[in-house]
Amino acid sequence: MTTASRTARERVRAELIKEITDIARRHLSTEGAAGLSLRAVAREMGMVSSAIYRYFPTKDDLLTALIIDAYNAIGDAVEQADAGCARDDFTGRWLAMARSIRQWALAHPHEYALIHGTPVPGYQAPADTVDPASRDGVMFGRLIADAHAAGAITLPQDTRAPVGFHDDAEALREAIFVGVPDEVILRGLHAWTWMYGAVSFELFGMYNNVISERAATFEHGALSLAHYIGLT
Amino acid sequence: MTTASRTARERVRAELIKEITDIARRHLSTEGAAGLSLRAVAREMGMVSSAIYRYFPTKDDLLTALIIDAYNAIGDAVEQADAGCARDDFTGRWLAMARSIRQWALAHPHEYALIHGTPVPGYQAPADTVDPASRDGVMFGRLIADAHAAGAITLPQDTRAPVGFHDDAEALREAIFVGVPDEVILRGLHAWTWMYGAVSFELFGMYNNVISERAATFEHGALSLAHYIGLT
DNA sequence: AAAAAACGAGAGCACTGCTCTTGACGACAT
DNA sequence: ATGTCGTCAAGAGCAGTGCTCTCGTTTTTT
Repeated sequence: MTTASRTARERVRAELIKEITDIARRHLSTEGAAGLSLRAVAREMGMVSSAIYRYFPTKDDLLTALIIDAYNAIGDAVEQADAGCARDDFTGRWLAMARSIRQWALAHPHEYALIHGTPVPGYQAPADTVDPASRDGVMFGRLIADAHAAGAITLPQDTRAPVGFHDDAEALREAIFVGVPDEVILRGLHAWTWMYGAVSFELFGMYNNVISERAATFEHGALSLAHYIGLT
Repeated sequence: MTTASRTARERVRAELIKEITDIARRHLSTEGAAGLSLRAVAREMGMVSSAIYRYFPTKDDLLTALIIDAYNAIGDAVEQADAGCARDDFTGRWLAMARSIRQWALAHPHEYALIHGTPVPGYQAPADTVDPASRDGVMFGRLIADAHAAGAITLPQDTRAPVGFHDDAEALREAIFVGVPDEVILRGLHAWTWMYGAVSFELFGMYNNVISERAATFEHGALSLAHYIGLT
């Protein structure tokens, strides 16, 4: 199996796969996930509809590819945002991460919806999506761990994480929230939840006729929730 | 126009409409919104597919009916939860509301997804959806207003609502958050956002392999965010 | 009793995801 | 250089969808 000869065919195959996903992503960004049609993609490529099944045996497979790409795009955005901050500016890093996710979502609403919208019934996320899917969360967890290690988090005293959460916290401390107490982890998850909730609310129209100053109120929420977590 | 004579036809029409929406809701709860098919509903009713268009001229109209029903179901749940609390137990009322929404969502996941999931591209929510859609939020706003009027909210000092939000706050104070300062309104909206974010995260699988004690952590979040709002 | 409106049935259009078969082309070892 | 084998595009076809139009029939209105 000479690599060069095999590459001949595999190269055009890889190119076609890329072209398909690119066209599909473009269709996605105009028609939404439901309006994505394999036949339409094939048509635009000058292919007959059946030919496309050589590359994506089912529509779900195409969607999976787009989903993985979207997760990675978010992961990239978050990592880049985090990298642009001073390591010990923990609140700044959190704000930068939150901002980057909101910005990406506003720029790619349909791809965001693909990830954080209604799960397609019957669609089971394949195993190769879970790593890309957790990149942003891992970054956030590391930030909390960094802040806690630096003594930049004062443990909130007005609530206590439920005992049932302790096992979950143990697992999370394993690799992500290293050394972080239960209550702080849980508050971190709540803040994380708020952030995606806010982005989804804004994108899905729940703030229509309620909030017009979207960016500023998002910023306010992120900052006030930083205090909620205990970030000083 | 004798009411009795006109009712003859209109009564069976109303019954058919109810039967259609009931069947549609059942299909929705098993196949999800995407899998809802007018033809399948008609088939189950022993109707020919074209006949159903006499009652719902388009699939979107059927979905709209289901959406309104879902909004009203949430509104009912929240109102009932609130009514079961002592008027001056503000934190308890908030917890009851949050719980009721989570419970309803867990019991009707697909209907919930219809409302808080990906908006269908091209679907424009008709005017008669906005009133049912805002029932839960209005209840929440009234609660905050009640609590503030009773002096049960201590204005948080670590952040200040952005000036751009002031106009929004003014409008919200008009009928819902009567007398509530900007910062408290905004924190209320953030808490509200967290709550729906948490329900969506739980329902859409984002807490898989992260949080197993769902009810307890939700409770913790609701309580800690009550403090975040300033509820004493 | 006559006119108007509402209705169910059926055929049909354009579209979808997906399958199967057929014939051509390219890569491979002999 | 030849024959074999896997890959590929193409086409026809199936079952399903939303939706439209027409045509008798029934019910309501006038």
